[in-house]
Amino acid sequence: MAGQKIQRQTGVALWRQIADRIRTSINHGDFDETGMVPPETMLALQFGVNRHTIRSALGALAQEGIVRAVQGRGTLIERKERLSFPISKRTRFSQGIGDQVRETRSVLLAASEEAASVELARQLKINTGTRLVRLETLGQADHRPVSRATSWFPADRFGGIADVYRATGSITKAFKELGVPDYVRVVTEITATHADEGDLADLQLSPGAIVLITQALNTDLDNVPVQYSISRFAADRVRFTVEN
Amino acid sequence: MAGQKIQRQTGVALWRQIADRIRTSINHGDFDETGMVPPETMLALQFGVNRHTIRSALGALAQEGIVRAVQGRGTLIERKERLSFPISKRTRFSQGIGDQVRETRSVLLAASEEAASVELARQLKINTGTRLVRLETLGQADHRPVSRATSWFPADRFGGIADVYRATGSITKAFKELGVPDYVRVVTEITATHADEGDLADLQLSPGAIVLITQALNTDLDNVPVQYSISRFAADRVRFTVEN
DNA sequence: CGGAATTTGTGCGTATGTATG
DNA sequence: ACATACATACGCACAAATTCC
Repeated sequence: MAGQKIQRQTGVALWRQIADRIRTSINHGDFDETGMVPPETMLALQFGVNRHTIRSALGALAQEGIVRAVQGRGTLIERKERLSFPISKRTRFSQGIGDQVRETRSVLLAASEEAASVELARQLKINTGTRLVRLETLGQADHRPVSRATSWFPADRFGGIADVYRATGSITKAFKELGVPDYVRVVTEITATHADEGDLADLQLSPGAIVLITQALNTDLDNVPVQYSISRFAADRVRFTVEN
Repeated sequence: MAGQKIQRQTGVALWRQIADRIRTSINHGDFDETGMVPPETMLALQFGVNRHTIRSALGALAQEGIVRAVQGRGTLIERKERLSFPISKRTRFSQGIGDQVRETRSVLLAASEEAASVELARQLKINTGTRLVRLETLGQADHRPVSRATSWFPADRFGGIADVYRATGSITKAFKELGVPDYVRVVTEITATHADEGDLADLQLSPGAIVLITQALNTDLDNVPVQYSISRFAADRVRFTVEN
């Protein structure tokens, strides 16, 4: 984190730029030897700002639960982690990261039914206006939110999927109960953007945080689309891995 | 773009948050029918801010060359793009996006030689301390910077790759000249973070902007690692596509 | 062509947020 | 905690350019 310059008058406050950089450094393991952030005076010198500004930045990180300031000792690092998500034909939420955490859970936030928009119809290869079941879910690892997803399923085949999902907490198991023993990921699109209001709430992020977005299509073994989903991951908690 | 809420007092100025959202909407094609951004008064109403604030946001986008305001008429959209990068066994910079832009170019920023670190040795399956050639490159599409990459090659096989790359402007062609007719992408890791100082300069971004990072290993057809690279993409200009 | 409506451009005063010392 | 300087955001008013009837 040597000599990084901070930009003034760009619409992003100095304390936030600095908070973001310190968060990145922590995730990168730059302070692993001591388990602490450098003293405020040293950070102020490094970034070329007043100590007040550093305190604002550390205050924001403390609010996120990433660091904890202790008078007389310093600012301790509370948490750093980045889950690795494999993206492949067999992409599932819990399976790929099962060995990295103690517990994975998926919670149903909302369920509704709607008519397929032009875009959804194109993705799921159905007619516009076809009835779809829409599920809003939250993925957690060790009780910390990792991703929020919106998924659409053709209502004629999967009308009752909300109830089954609520009971099992798993898309894979819900599909099995509804006569789809297996399914495969056909294509995944990955983009990144700033967290929106819903991300801040559901994923417990702070404004300016980054979300990685995947848009994915799953089909059954007969190549018939069964699920289209848009997932939003807290970018500083995950990494995607593509095996070719 | 209906009813998106803007966050106050978060260290990110309202005009910057709004500029980012409008840029996203433009890239998403929300204003394609008219080719124009909605009037300032309407945007002010939608975002719940003063018209001056909207003007600051549009001013920033005008500075980026994305929109152009014309008195009496409105604010015209000058450019919108999000290049789609396929990630597969045959991932190359120019090939996948060739049909989306008029011109792709790759520029050599710097070249040097260094000893393999523990991490690089692990990735390239060589001994720590083995000599490596390191290339810093900048990928451009239609004269706009899209990605910056650092690549490492075993120096014993590819000692002269810097000169060949400078001449051809292509890794693929450089490999061919150096006796590697073909190579494949083994694994790609994808993360996202805030732009650092180098990103701001090379990719012409503003602070708070997002970069998508890929870490990738390429091998020759005998499964011998030939290149390890870390690339940083301007997140609002690209999209990754994984085909399974 | 006239004139109203629409839309961007500009100025000023004020309140609050950010950053320094 | 206090004083200072500048950036951000608001509200109001009016000017200038374009469009449309």
